[in-house]
Amino acid sequence: MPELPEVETTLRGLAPALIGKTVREVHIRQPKLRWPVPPELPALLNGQIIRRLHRRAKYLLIEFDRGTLILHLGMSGNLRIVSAATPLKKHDHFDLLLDNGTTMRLHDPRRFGAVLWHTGDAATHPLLAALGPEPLGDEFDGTTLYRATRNKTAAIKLVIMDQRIVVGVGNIYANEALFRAGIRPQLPAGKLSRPRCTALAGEIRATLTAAIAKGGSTLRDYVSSDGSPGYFQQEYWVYGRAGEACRRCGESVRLLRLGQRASFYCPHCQH
DNA sequence: CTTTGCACCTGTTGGC
DNA sequence: TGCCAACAGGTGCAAA
Repeated sequence: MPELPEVETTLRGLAPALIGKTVREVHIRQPKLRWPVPPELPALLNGQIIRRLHRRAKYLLIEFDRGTLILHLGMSGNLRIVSAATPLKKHDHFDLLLDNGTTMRLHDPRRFGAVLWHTGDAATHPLLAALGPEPLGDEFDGTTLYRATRNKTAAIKLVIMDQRIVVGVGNIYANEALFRAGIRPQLPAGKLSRPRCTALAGEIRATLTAAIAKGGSTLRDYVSSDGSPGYFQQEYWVYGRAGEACRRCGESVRLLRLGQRASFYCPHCQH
């Protein structure tokens, strides 16, 4: 479920509920996530104060004095703040109990998510060290994208989803940004002109920013005992609309498969 | 080194 | 209604 905007929304929802709180208990109900949840987490975290929260790509980083808890929501995960009395649901794998009686609860049916620990600077963790620039940061722009795509024959959609080129662009927003930039997903990356790279980098940024803004508007419901934590349904230009009329020109939206992922485009609006 | 496809899971959907 | 295959928004890693 979570693409970068959902992770960012989760971060913003969690931060005020977590920062400054002391961990009272840690419950690992299902240690078999993408990687084993470190069994020493309770000993490491009990009594520790949550200092700061960060996001790097789609990783959520919860910083303590002695290290960083690294969380990933995978394909189906979510994190919610619930009261201590909230009954457990199936796939509630991990709880962080706080000193004010609330709990941060990880729910992840498919278990592609992760709960890891790293001592010291989180940026040095093997999973984070090789990541490319943040799409919303200053280091990603048309020039970056232009340089990164030279001599690449791979489809542009695969390239913008490559975490070494730019992080956090998942399947939905890759499709949407390419539509908005007027670029077909299967176009060999190396064939993109510099102006088209500039346009695409801008649309990646704009698409993600707009989705975060949408998510932010539902944040007031974030800390609740039931219901979905502010996941937002928005209208897509092409994603999931194979065979339907293009919202811009009416042409039938096409579906193709790139790197085993469904890819959508309008043959009239994208070239 | 780069590029490709698999693997990890459960839940939902659509065709027969 | 039941059954089964296909697919799902992520992404690291082994294999080529």
